[in-house]
Amino acid sequence: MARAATTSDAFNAVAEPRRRDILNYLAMQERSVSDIVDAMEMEQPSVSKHLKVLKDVGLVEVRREGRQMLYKVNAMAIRPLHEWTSTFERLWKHQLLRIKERAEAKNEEKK
Amino acid sequence: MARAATTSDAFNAVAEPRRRDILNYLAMQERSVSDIVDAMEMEQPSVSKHLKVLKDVGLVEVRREGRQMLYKVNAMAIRPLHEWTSTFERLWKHQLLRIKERAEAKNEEKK
DNA sequence: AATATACATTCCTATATGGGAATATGTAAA
DNA sequence: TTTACATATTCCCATATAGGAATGTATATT
Repeated sequence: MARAATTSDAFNAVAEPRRRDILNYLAMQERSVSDIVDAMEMEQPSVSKHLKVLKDVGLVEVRREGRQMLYKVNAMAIRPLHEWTSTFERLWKHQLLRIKERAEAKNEEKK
Repeated sequence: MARAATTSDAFNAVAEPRRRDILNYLAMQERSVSDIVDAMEMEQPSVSKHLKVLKDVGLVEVRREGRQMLYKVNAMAIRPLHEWTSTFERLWKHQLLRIKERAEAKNEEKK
């Protein structure tokens, strides 16, 4: 079997750094494709293809305005990623605490 | 160009659902490969290969104990994902607020 | 030393890219 | 109705899987 499709879920879709760049850019406000092309410095077909992937997994929404297509983020679709990573938050906080404790113990030694 | 390697970063590594399953399992405690094989109901070579990807991006750490290799999560490596998703938190909270407001307005109508 | 156990690695293959180039589609302007 | 503009789609190809099968390697047991 090959790798799962980029359109299979949000996890696969955001694995591509350019798509995260696009989402970051759209986080500020709704934008046209050509705005994105200019900002990202990518070829227009590439941008359109990335936008298609993002749309397929529900990470962006589109509406037409004249000749332009205006894209915006659908933040709700990012929530599952946030929630999955949150389940590990307790672990890394604990890890950070231990690092801090060690640093303090080392400091105590010096005295 | 093809898709970026699964070992290029944590985003690509966790795109694969089986690897997230493994991380979820390891979140509870350090485990041997055969423990993982049993729990995940996957073939041992598959598990070993997924573990290699996770290790390459720093998502897990290993130590040997006799014949066994004990793997554990390195939660710190998940933080970048958490932080990236957090930048959209404001947006979905705003979205949820609007949904709530609409529901209340609709309720008001009924009266 | 021989054998068993626990993992890792290699080889194979179907599949899904992402980018570049070219082209198609849809809408507005002249 | 041409023409221009904005975006989407198609074709091509090098590349990287993920899983299955087979094999290699390290450590412990007998």
